[in-house]
Parts: sequence; C-alpha cells; structure tokens
Amino acid sequence: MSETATLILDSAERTARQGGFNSFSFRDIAAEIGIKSASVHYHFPTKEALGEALAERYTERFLAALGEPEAQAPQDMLRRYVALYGSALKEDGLMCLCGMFGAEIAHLPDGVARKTRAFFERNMAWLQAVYAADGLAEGAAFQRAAHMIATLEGAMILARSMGEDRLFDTVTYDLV
Amino acid sequence: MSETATLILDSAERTARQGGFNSFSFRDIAAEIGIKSASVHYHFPTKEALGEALAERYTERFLAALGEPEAQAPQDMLRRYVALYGSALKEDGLMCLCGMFGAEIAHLPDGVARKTRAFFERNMAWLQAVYAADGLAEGAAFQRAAHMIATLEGAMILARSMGEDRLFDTVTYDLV
DNA sequence: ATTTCCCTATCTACTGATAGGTAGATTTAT
DNA sequence: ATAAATCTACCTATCAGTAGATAGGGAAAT
Repeated sequence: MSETATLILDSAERTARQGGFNSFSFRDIAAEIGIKSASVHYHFPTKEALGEALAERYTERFLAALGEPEAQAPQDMLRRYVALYGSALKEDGLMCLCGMFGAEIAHLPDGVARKTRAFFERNMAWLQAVYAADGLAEGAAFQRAAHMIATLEGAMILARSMGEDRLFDTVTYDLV
Repeated sequence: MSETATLILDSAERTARQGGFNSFSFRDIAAEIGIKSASVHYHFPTKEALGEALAERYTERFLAALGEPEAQAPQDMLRRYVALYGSALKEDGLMCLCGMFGAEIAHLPDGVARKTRAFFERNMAWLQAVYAADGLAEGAAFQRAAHMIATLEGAMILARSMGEDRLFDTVTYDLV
C-alpha cells in the first residue's frame, strides 16, 4: 500500500470515528493531505471501497494488537481486551470505528456492512476462545463474549456522550 | 404541536435511528409525508432545531414509559428498563436514537449534543434512584447505572451488526 | 544510446444529484 | 381580515464520481 493510500485511510478513519460513515468526504480528505479529490478516487474508486478498506485495516490492527487468545492467562487476556478499547477512547479520543459503523449499519453500503459484521464475528471468536480456555462451556463463553463486547462499545458511547472519559473506567472496573 | 410537525418528527426519527444525524434530510422527510421541503423548514427552521426536537421528544417518551423509579420493586423497574430497550430494537427494528447520536456526538451541532447528553444524564439519575431504592450506596449505584446503560446501548449495536436480534437477549439475560 | 511505450500518480475541469436554507406569493382555516 | 401553513422558485455549497490531460519513471525495443 502506497504512502498516500495510508494517509487517506488515516484521515478518513479519524473523521469516521468521530462522526460516522457520512462524516468524511473525498474533498475533505484530499484537502487535509494536500492532494485533489480525484486523486483520492484513484486509490479508492468509490466510497464503499474506502469504507471497506477502513473497516478491514481497523479489524486487522485490532486483532493483531490482541494477539493469540491463549498467549497468556485468560484473565490477563481479558484485561488486555478491555485496555485496548480504553486506549482507543482515552489516548485517541475516538470511538471504535466498527462500533460507529455498527450503529449505522442499516444505512451502510453492503461491502462496508459486511466488513463491519466481520469485525464483530472475529472479536466474538477471539473472546470465546479466551473464555473457553478459562473453562467455560460453549454457551456460557458465547454469552460472556457478547456481554463483554456490548459493554465496551456502550461504555465508549456513554463516556463520550457525557463528556467524561473516566466513565469508561467506571463501567469496566469490575468487568474482568 | 401540529400534526404535520409530528409526522416530520416521526419520519426523521425512524431514519435517524437507522443511519444517524446525517442520514435524514429535509427533502426526504418532505417527500415521505407529501409536502415540500420548505414547509418542513417552517416547522423546524434548521436541522439543529429538528435534531433537538427529535432528541427531546425521544427522551420525554422514554422517561414517561419508564414511570417513577420507585413505582414498583427495584428488580421490576430494572426489568422494565431492559425491556424498553429490547422493544425498541425488536419491535421497531431500530437503534436507540440517543445511542446513535451519542456515538457521533463529536460531529453534532451544539444543541443536539446537549439534548443527547441530557438523555443520558436523566437515564443515569433514574437508574441511580432505582439502585438507591434497592439499598446500594451512592458510588455503587452510580457504577451499576453506568454499566446498565452501556451494556444496553452496546447490545443494540452488537445485535444489529451481527444481524441477530436474539443477541440482545443473550447479552441482557442475567443483567437484572 | 536513443526512442518508444506503458504505468503510476497526479492534475484540471466537469457532471448530476443532493444538502440545508431563504424570499415571497398563495392557500387555508378561524 | 387575519394568521397559520404551505407553496413555487430559487440560492449556494457540497456530495460522489468521471473524463481526459500531464508529468515522470522505468522497461523494452531499435
């Protein structure tokens, strides 16, 4: 991937994680990185393609940061999972990209919706593996994984809505 | 409030609860209810005003549906709270309006952001009253209230993203 | 060596559609 | 007659997307 394509994704991701899929535009991206909007279309022909690339890169980075589900003790892996959401919110000051896309999934182009769903499926699989390693049965692991993702995504929304990032820690304090 | 104003809000709310603040437009609303977009502006001069009215009506209806926090036993009130989110998702097939606005709050007009925050503040107050009636100390009640809201908002996103509404019940099964 | 050719990446200039918003005339209801 | 509500007709700005030109860098052919 070219450096320009990376700059495009960086710009789009930051804006999308504040205002959703309709908040970034080819023009704004182009202006921010000092090229013309037609050149953005050269790298990503349609907005759907750009959105897919965004969700895909985000998912890959997210899972890479998590590592293998059995890398350490289950409790440590869960703490790492919570911390990854927390750093996204507190260090970057941004929502989870796929949480944002997930909220508006009914209005997204098909390809973007698919990639968004894939993020959650892969996160579910990762968490279920951790809970399974902790000795939980399949059904219980599934339930706990869904609860974990839901609580973290919701905690980001609540913290941002109330303008108080510490709320994220309040919600997640006894989650692991 | 006139009948037309109500129809405008109905149309805008349904669309906003699928795709967020940028997903509804004066033109689309007008076309849907059979008037011209200029007439929509007569009732709601700006999109900010329309967004504020949306969030305000949604909040009032939501709290009215909840009733007084001490109306019944705390466990019953909590079950009612969870059920209210569940019916919004499963019967209407829609996200929580203020959950949607909350996700994109950094890109919303000031007035809409304020009304969105007010929704969460009033929900927090209602839940804290329920938990206080259940004998919890102030800090614990605050923590449990924040956790409840976060989990429910996140459960809606997760269920919609994975295209499986039953996921909402999976997440909230042992929440009360 | 030079020329020809293609590829990458960008540009200018444009399209049709849509966004939110406004002025002023007209209709409708009291 | 008045006031509320809607209309026609328009504005400016922005949207995603396209066509065609251009510059520079190799690779291949002569």
